[in-house]
Amino acid sequence: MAKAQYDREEVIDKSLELFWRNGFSGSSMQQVVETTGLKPGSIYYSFGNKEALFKEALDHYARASLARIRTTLDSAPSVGEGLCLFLERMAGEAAKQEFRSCFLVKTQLELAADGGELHAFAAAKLREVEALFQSYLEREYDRETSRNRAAGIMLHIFGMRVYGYQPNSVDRMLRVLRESLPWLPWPDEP
Amino acid sequence: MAKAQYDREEVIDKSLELFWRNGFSGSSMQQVVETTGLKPGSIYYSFGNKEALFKEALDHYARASLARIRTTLDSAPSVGEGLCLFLERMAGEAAKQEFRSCFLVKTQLELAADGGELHAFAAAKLREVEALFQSYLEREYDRETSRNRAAGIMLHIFGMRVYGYQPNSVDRMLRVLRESLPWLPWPDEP
DNA sequence: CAACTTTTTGAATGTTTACTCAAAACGAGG
DNA sequence: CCTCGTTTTGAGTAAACATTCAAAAAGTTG
Repeated sequence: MAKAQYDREEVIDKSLELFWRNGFSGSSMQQVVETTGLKPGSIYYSFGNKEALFKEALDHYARASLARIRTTLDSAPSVGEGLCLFLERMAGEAAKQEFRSCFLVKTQLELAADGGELHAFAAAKLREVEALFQSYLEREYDRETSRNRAAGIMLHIFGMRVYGYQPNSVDRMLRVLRESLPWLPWPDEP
Repeated sequence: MAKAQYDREEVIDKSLELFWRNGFSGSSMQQVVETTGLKPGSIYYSFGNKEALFKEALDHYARASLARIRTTLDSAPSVGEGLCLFLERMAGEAAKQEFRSCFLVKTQLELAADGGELHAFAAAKLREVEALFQSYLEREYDRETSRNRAAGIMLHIFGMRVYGYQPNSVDRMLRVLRESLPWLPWPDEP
């Protein structure tokens, strides 16, 4: 077989699903073998080791997240309205049963102690997300204001990613968003 | 030996340190044996198993957290000023090198997938913390306002617990706090 | 279709995992 | 000081862990 028989993207997707759910230490390569259907040898042949596969999953996730932010903000009538939509949607998702927080945030917290490469990678990706928010905000505000407000958005995203596990959290989160980010053009309440 | 030879509190403290740093899956009972100095048999004799020991560590941590909140808010001239002090102190800690986030938050995120007893326990403790904030706020605001503002505080705590890993985050976090929680009596900036 | 390189296979590697248990050591009560 | 329930010991267990490898299989190329 001179060409791979499986779809590399699909394997990463399935691994991402597993790692996202159970974390790095909580996932075993045996589980990767089971969920991807590949044999151990194949996985190690094409990905190297557990850490490298995890990193590819992280990268995949980060790319998708950045793309989603861009899509939402680009298709909104204004940056502010796009951000409102994005945050409201996130609050709704965070309360769902199968909600799994953010893969980058989970990795950041899980691997903070060893300070290894994966932790640094996740931190860098989170910084990319923040920079993306800042660049959109700079269309409407000066650099310093944009920087601070991007930080505020990140902090609220982190907060919602954790707070979402509490029951009946959606309404409360939406209220907090309106009160804590008053500079955003929130739609009138029904 | 009719009475235990070691200090139970001390063993839990050392286990807490380990679990806090590395998480549940990331910590091994071998490491517990090494850091506590107890033999495997002794640990299992007095704590049952890994999960039970972890739960005791969680409980220990939660108790200390609640006590710290009470101490800070009771000794402040007003609830609002106490909260400002508490949040500012947390922002400062979150940026320190050896910062390890919040043990309850880490556990909440790590064990969300299996939805087991430990996850429920951590969630319940976080709810206790929120209820404590709410009860203090009710001294100055009505019940509904207090409930929402307590949620806002929790969300900001969660956010800071994650955002703290970014470099140079203290100043930015302090600014976000002032802008996002404008109802608190922040001291004038120098 | 043969020669060659890439990919797959799956059993086997040695290590680490959580946890157990029978026997020994011990302190306290009579 | 002897007896009895409690605690400690640490070697030992079986399962799970990440990873490897020589051999087989399969696509590509001339």
